[in-house]
Amino acid sequence: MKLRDEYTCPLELIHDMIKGKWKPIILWRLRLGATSLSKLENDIDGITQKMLLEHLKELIDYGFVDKKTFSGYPLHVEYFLTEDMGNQILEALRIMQHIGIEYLRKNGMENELTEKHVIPD
Amino acid sequence: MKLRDEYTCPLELIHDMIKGKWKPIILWRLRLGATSLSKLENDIDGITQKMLLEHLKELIDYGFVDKKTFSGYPLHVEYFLTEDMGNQILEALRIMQHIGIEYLRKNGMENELTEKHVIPD
DNA sequence: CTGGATCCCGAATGATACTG
DNA sequence: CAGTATCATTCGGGATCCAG
Repeated sequence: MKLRDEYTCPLELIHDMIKGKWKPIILWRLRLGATSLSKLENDIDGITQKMLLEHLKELIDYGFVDKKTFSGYPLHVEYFLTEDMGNQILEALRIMQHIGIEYLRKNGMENELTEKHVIPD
Repeated sequence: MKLRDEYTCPLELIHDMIKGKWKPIILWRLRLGATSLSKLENDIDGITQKMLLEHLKELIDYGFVDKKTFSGYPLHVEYFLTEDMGNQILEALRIMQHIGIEYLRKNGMENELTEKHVIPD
């Protein structure tokens, strides 16, 4: 998931930073608070540890996510959204979530909606 | 750019609908008003007519964009954002644009910013 | 030993060039 | 413009390595 050398506008840059099969859902899950790699792996259906690590690494590089390593036993690492970029991008994702829910409603797919889709205030 | 059969949450669905190298910038350009294929091709740096058509077709299928054909001479077609989904997704893109501009500022790349990047009120 | 992180490689998908 | 070929990128499996 390399960034381009040149972008026509900043919007494209950010879009590239959060694109990929798993990035949006990782960020979305992270809105609920800091958590460990293994918890993320459990919460995000279908993802493998490897994909998770790859995408987390990029999100960290770009500044949306940060991690804290607790030394001791057992080894523990926590991933969380950054104050600035992390929380800002959440706003954009919230809008997308909203559009998505409306879209499913209009197309008679409300049944696809479960509790885990609901936007918390 | 196929959609998946299943999504964990609506957000992912929408993200998939606007992913692709050219879709964000097409929507972004369309915020300025309805326009023709050739004008879009001119305004969007580096895009080919083929890519433009392919991506516009998808955006129309999903409901972000619509087109109106004016019969008569010369034949004229206009593409524009839909009232509902088109304008809603713009809000998300505006946030990304905002984050992108800040990002470039912080990293001393203000020079990358030209007038065409500015967000109109 | 456990949880976290990286590497290699084939398969699938996207972007672009080329052609009629 | 549509169809196809080609090239680049991403996805995902599995082995492997590192650190407490």
